[in-house]
Amino acid sequence: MSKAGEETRTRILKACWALLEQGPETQARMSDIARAAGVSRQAVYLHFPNRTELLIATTRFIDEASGIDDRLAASRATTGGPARLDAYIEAWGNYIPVIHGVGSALMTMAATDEAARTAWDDRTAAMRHGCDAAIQAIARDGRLRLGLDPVRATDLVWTLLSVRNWEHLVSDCGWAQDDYVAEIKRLARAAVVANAG
Amino acid sequence: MSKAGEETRTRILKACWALLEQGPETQARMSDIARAAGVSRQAVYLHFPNRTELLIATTRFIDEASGIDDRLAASRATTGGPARLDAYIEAWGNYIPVIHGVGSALMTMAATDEAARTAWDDRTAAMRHGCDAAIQAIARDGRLRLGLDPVRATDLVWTLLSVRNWEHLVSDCGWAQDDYVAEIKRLARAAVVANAG
DNA sequence: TCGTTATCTTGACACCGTGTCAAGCGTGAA
DNA sequence: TTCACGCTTGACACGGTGTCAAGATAACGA
Repeated sequence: MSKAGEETRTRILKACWALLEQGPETQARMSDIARAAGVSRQAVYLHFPNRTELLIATTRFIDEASGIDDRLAASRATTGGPARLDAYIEAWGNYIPVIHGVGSALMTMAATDEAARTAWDDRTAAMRHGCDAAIQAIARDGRLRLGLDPVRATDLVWTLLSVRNWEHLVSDCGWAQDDYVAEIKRLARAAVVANAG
Repeated sequence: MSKAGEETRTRILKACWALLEQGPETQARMSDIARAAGVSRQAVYLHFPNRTELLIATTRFIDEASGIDDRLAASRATTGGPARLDAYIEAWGNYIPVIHGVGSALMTMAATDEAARTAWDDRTAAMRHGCDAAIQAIARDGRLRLGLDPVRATDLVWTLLSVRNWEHLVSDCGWAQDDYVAEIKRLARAAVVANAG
């Protein structure tokens, strides 16, 4: 792809990102995205085979633009199981507002579109691995709640950290982002750490 | 509406319910629902103005068929704040699998349809009132976690009890319904009750 | 018994959003 | 100058929702 072509591609991705960030009120049909990018509707199809793939590409674009992989990896360096759980929650919890728009759109498509479902499942599975790593660290420290299966513990933390819960608390209930992160940390500790407090 | 008309209406509602219960794999377009009800597609439109209203009517139908109002009301009779919270979680948590299908469909529509969004918000708001009542009871007992705002407490319990969290744990993680209820009770207590245990 | 009315069917159609196709246009590089 | 590439323009098919008009059927009352 030439330089011009690459530029158009990123213009489309940025337009898509911007539109989806404005919330569910703002429509993001292919024609809306094209207009926002200052490009014809067909030009979008020259770069992305369909709407689902455009959304997926947008998530990848956002991932790279915000360096989330590094941030999540950094959180894994924290020593001490419970502290590491905190670090992971902070890293991921503060990333949710960034990908929320496109994530929301992808989850909606997932209801009808198989590819969208797979793509979103992959993302949440990756996030789950981070939860699992934190749980393993806690288990190694002997701090896992008595009688709690590690898989169950991962399930719990993974659920607490879901995008939907962020939506509930921040978008619907109007919580400040910091309060959200703090409370999820507290809850996650209460859920899986022995003698949490 | 005559007796025959009423019968057709409930046949449609039951067909809609049955289809949506089969999960997101099974399509539930207007024509699918009509076929399942043994009725023409247009007959559906004679009873319900559009798909959204049909879904809303289906939730009401399920509500009545399963007497959820009574069950929720009964849970309010429990004395003692924390015990009452448990009772409410048990009542609502065990109702989620019943309305999950249609709720899921309604949430999907909510992305594009204003009426669907309003209807679903109303439902969750009603559920929230139950959470609030339980929190009030806990506060009266002086058992609310120190420094926790009652509204925040309601937000938390309401979030924990969301349909999405049930989906996550039961549908996605494969938890047994009883385990789900037990764990949410534990988490809710840890979230809002002082000296929870 | 006949006509009326309510209920449902049949088939056609408009609308919207997605995705496809073909022809043409402009620009920059060989 | 010519060619190739990236984009535009305008048309179209398809599927799902919702609308409309013309009948069929059966119950009900006079």
